[in-house]
Amino acid sequence: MSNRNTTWLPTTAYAVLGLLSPRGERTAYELKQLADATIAHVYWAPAQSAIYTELQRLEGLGLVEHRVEPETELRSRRLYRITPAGEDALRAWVRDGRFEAAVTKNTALLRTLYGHVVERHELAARVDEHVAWAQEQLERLEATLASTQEPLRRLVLEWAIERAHGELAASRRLSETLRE
Amino acid sequence: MSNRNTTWLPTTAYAVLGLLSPRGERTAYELKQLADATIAHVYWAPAQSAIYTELQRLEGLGLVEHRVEPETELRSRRLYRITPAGEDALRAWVRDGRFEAAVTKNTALLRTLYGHVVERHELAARVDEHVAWAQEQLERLEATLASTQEPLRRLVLEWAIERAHGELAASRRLSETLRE
DNA sequence: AACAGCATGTAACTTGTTACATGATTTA
DNA sequence: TAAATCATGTAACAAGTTACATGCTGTT
Repeated sequence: MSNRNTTWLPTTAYAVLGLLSPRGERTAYELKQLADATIAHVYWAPAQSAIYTELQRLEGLGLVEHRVEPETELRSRRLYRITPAGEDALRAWVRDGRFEAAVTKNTALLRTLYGHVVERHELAARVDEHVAWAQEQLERLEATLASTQEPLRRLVLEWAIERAHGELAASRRLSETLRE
Repeated sequence: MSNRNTTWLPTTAYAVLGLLSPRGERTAYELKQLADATIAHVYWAPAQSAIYTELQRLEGLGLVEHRVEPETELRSRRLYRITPAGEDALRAWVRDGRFEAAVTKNTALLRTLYGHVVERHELAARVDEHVAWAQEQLERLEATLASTQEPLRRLVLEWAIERAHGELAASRRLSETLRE
C-alpha cells in the first residue's frame, strides 16, 4: 500500500498479463482455460470474473488492448493482446518484482493438524480423498506436458509433476500411518 | 453462498478454532504466533487482524468464549477458550467439511512460466531467491518439530519437511538447468 | 430439439490486508 | 532509558467469489 506508483500491481495482474505474453490474441474466456491449465498449478486459478476485472485494469494502464471481432453488433467477442508497455511491465516484474513467500493451502493436512477430535480412520479417509485428487491432478499435468512445446513452460510442468509425485507419496504414507 | 445455515463457516474459521482445540486459554496474540508456527505451513498465515475478526465471529456463534484477566481496567488481556459447541463444530468439519482443492502460490515458478521475457541467468537469480527462502523455512520446520510432542502435529510437520526437501531439490535443479 | 460449450458481463457480498492508534512490560 | 515484544483494536480499502443474466454456436 506504500507503493502507489503506476509500476506497482498485485501479482494476479502479472499472472494474467503473462498469459498474453506469447504474442497473439485471446479472449477472456480462453485466458480462463489457459489459466486453469498453467498458472493454476503454480499460483492460483482466478475466477472468470476476476479475469474480466484484471483485463479492464490492465487496459486502463495501457498494458493490454483489445479489438472487437467481428464488428457486427451481434455475436461479437473481444480479442486481447499485450502492448509493448505491457511487455516492459511484465519484464520488470519478472526481473525485480517483489518476492513473495510461497503459500500452500492443503485442507487434508489442516484437518490432520486438528485430527485428535475424530477417530484415526475417519481422518485417514479425508487424507485419501486428497490422495485421489492429487492423483487426478498428476494425470492432468502429464497430459498438459505432453501437449506443451515451449521450454520454460515444460520446465515448470516438470517441476509441478515432480512435486505432485512427492506429495502423493507423502500423503499415501500419512494415510497408512494413520491406519496403523 | 448457497449454504447459509449456522453449520457453514469458511475454512479460516476452523483453522483458528482448531488452534484452541488443545484445551487451554490463549490470547489472540498467542494464536497469531501459533498460527505462524503451524497452520502457516499447511494452509495460510492469517493476519493479526484476521484472527481478531475470526474470534469475534466464533464467539458470536458460541464456539469460543473469553474471560478478561486481570479484571482491572488497565492492562487487561482476553483469554479465549473453545466451548463444547466449538469442539462439536470442529469435529464435524474434520469429519464432513467440504473438500477443497489444494492451492500453491509460488511466485518463483510463476516468473519461470513467463521467463522468456528476460535472460536465463536473471530468471535463475529469482529461483535462487526462492531456494534461499525454502531453505530457511526448512530450518524453521525442523526447529518446530524438535519442540513438538503431539503425535498428529508431528506427522504434519514431518510431511511438511519432506515436501520442503523435495521442493528444495526441484528448485535447485531448476536453477541449474536455467544456467546451462 | 436439446444440450454442452463458447462468450460477456454485472452486482452483491465476503474475505482479508495494510495502516494506524495506543499503551504496558520486559530486556539490554 | 531505549528498544523489542506483548497486546488490543479500528478503519479504509483491495481483492476475489458466487450468483445471476444473457445469448450464440456446434454437436448429438
